[in-house]
Amino acid sequence: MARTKDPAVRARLLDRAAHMLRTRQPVTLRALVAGTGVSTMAVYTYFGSMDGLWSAVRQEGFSRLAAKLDEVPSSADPADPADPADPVRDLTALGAAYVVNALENPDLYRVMFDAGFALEDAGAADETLHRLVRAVERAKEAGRFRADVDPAELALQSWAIGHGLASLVVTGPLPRQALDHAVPMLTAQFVGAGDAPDRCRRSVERGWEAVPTAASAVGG
Amino acid sequence: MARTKDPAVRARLLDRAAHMLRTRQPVTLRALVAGTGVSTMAVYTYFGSMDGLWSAVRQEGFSRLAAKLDEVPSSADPADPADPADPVRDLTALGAAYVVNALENPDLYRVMFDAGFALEDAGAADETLHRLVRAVERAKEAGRFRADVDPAELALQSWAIGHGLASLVVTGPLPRQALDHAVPMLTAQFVGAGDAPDRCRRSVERGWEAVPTAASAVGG
DNA sequence: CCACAATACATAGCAGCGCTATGTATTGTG
DNA sequence: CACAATACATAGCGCTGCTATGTATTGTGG
Repeated sequence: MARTKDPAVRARLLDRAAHMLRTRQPVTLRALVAGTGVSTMAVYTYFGSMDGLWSAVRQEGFSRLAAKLDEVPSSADPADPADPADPVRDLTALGAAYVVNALENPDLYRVMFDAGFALEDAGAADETLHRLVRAVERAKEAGRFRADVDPAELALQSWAIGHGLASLVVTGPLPRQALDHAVPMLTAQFVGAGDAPDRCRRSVERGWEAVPTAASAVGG
Repeated sequence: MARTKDPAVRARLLDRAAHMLRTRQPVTLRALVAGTGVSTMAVYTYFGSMDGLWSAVRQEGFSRLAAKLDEVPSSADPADPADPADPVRDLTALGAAYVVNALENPDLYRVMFDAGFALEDAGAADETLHRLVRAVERAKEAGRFRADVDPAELALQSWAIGHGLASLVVTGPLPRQALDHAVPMLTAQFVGAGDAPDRCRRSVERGWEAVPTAASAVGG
């Protein structure tokens, strides 16, 4: 028995915030609403505060990452019989997609891991991690890793490698080319988990190349 | 033929900024100078702007990290003959010290890797990395790694592992215990560089324990 | 030794920030 | 259809980083 919120306004504010982040404009309350026709109060109606807005932006970052990871083709159900399932390649491809996403949305990526702002949905990061866990489980089922390998642990370690490199590149200390270190690093990690060295290297290299611009955009 | 700057004022402002960061008080211009007896202008005399102050704080963070790494005992000149040189252990100890430093100064660590603020001395991060490079070189000379291993590359990869874990812990997504993943991760990395698996595991475990509170503080 | 000039530093005020108290317009519901 | 609950606009508060202006200090050439 009252006026209802318009989801389009919320989405427009969120999109504009992401756009301002991408175009490196300072995301201030007044600048944010200036282009939308609504007043500053709208931000408080939909997000409660600027911190609430940032929480929503973080959430948006994880959503886009999840969408990016979903684009990665899995070889679990190979369309081409000549292209057999290779879960280690899939696992690497997920890592490559993760890194590419960070490179394509550096400002959003920084906000995602900016401490001090709680996430709207605390399980968003866990959900991202779980995609890696499932890939590790498939690799175990395929006999690529030792039986005593804990999928959650190996997934977390792969995440740490991807995030470490992505973070150092996105925040400045390392050049883009440094992302290529993911290939030998993931290979060492997977060999340590029991995969055969030569076969592992081939899988990782193919997984890295499977993500568009993972191998090439690094040169730009 | 003019009044000279007092280095003590600069140091006091810098210390106070680090202290406010540690005690989680918002570091604003007015709050910063409030406790020092000087006016807001002093910040502009010594740092030019608040961004200049942040640059100096970043520098301070790298200085403290460098001091922390210098405290790590090297087995290059073993005091105890019963404790022979073990450069792989030394390399791990540097990684442990890096991670412990991040854990002990989380706010300073975040500022260090906060993009948008240039460093006063851009070579500060390189200098930190170079300590790792030298440790890798010693390990190569001791025959622990393959001859084709590039010390700079392996050092960078070790850094990425340490930073990845430290960053995910410091910014929230992972609990402190996750830092222990550094042990299997570094082991896999060093084995991939040619070290013998069993020997490597022992060296890494001893290196990890060599840094006070690296193995224990994780439990807190 | 001293007058000068260059510099450090204090004071006060500006524009912009996030936020909120207040008033108005809108809209679902009994 | 009248009411009440809610979205939203407007204006202003206290804060921010910053700077224009004035004053006090100090190293230096004569």
